Amino acid sequence: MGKCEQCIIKEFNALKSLTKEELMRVSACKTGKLYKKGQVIFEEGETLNGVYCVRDGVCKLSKLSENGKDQVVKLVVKGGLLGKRSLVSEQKTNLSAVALNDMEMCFIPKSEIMNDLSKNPKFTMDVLREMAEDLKESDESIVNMAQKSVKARMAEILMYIQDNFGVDDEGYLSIILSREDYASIVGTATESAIRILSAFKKEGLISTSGKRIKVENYNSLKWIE
Amino acid sequence: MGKCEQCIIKEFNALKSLTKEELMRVSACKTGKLYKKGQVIFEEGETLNGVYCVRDGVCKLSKLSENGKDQVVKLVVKGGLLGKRSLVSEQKTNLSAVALNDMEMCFIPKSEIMNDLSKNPKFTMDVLREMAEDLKESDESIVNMAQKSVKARMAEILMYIQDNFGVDDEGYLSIILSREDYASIVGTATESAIRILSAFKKEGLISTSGKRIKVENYNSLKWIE
DNA sequence: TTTATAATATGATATTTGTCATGTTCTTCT
DNA sequence: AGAAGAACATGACAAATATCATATTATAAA
Repeated sequence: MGKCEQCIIKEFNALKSLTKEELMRVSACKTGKLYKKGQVIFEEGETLNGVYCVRDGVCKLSKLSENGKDQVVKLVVKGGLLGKRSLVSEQKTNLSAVALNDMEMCFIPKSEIMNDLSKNPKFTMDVLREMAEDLKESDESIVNMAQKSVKARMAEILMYIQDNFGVDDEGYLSIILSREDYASIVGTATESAIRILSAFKKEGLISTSGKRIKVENYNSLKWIE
Repeated sequence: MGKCEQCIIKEFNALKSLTKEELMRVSACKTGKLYKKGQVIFEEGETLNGVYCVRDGVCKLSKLSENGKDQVVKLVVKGGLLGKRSLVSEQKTNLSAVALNDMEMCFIPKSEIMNDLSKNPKFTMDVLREMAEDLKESDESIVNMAQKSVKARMAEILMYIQDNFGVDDEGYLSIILSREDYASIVGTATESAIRILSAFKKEGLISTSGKRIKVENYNSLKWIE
């Protein structure tokens, strides 16, 4: 396994603000973990004792609703840091994390990193900044869930994935999700998600190839309401 | 205006972690502000250059949706700190704050407190903890918005207000909101909010006196779906 | 007090979304 | 290759919610 000091992934998250010495210490105690598609990384209610740094792959953070359905709250890709809340709170985690494709992660024990959090203000500020950004995104999500139609939310997530996670060489969204996943991101029934994607396809807004989806008319997606 | 060192309000938020010296400095530069019911404290898109500490009253944090409706994201009462995000980010605020009744607040300029944020790790950690808690609440909100019925959400907000902000001497919720406010918290049309509250009243779950609402059967509210 | 204005209330109806049923098409395993 | 199971698809209907219209009541202003 590589060394944190030289790892380029950390540039995408707060770990970049650790000093070289701190990184070497982290590097010595971190453990590499591999997860297969569909595998649970951690589950709502667990006590996390560290953070995960995503080296490759995508996972969903979700929460079980009282009606028994899972609601996806956030997608995390390469460079993302999972379990930040565990660093500042003794509480159990409120979200579950499940790999959406094969993943490669580094796990850094809380004990090791807590020290840095209290001694390296640059690092702490960076964590704070990330948390603030997450909060902003979550608040936007609340507004979307409350005020937009399922159709508009579906259009939005397609654009979001394209904008934030990119497309492959053929122009298909680089994150591949099941219709069930789309439903649980958008917050609707699986059948409704399927219907809406079918409609988008019929109207030429998207095209598909197997599970892969390509946005064909981004501009029209923007105007769906 | 009182001195921060002696102010009891700060015990409810991260300011409690400032040292006596820091508090004296803050005290010297803070300004007291009064807001009347309905008055705008700040608006989405503004640049905040400080934080507000709520001494008395309640306000709503909301965001304008594309459909023109306001969605309330959070209620803030005595002890709350507004504008935390402005401390860690140069970005404009993503939310508006409006007083729901007469309010008394202290405004602390960013310039003064930024220094503490980088030098006092206890304070920074406390801000971080608050932010983490906000994030957790927002994520829960997403799930509720996405998966629960309007009726269940209305029941929930009534219980939430009772649990978090208490009742007056006659047992009525101590926060008084218009039906329109309820609608924009729950994320529904004003008419729907009115209808649901009427139904709750008819079923004896709540009673009203003018705008005031009393929860009569907390337990049944819990089971609404 | 009267008057104007906003807030609350309720009915009728349209639209959106969920649920159940059923069929088809992919994957995966042997 | 063939069978079994999962994922996808679509129709028919039910339920939830929004919208529009119109009263009624409360509140504030003159």
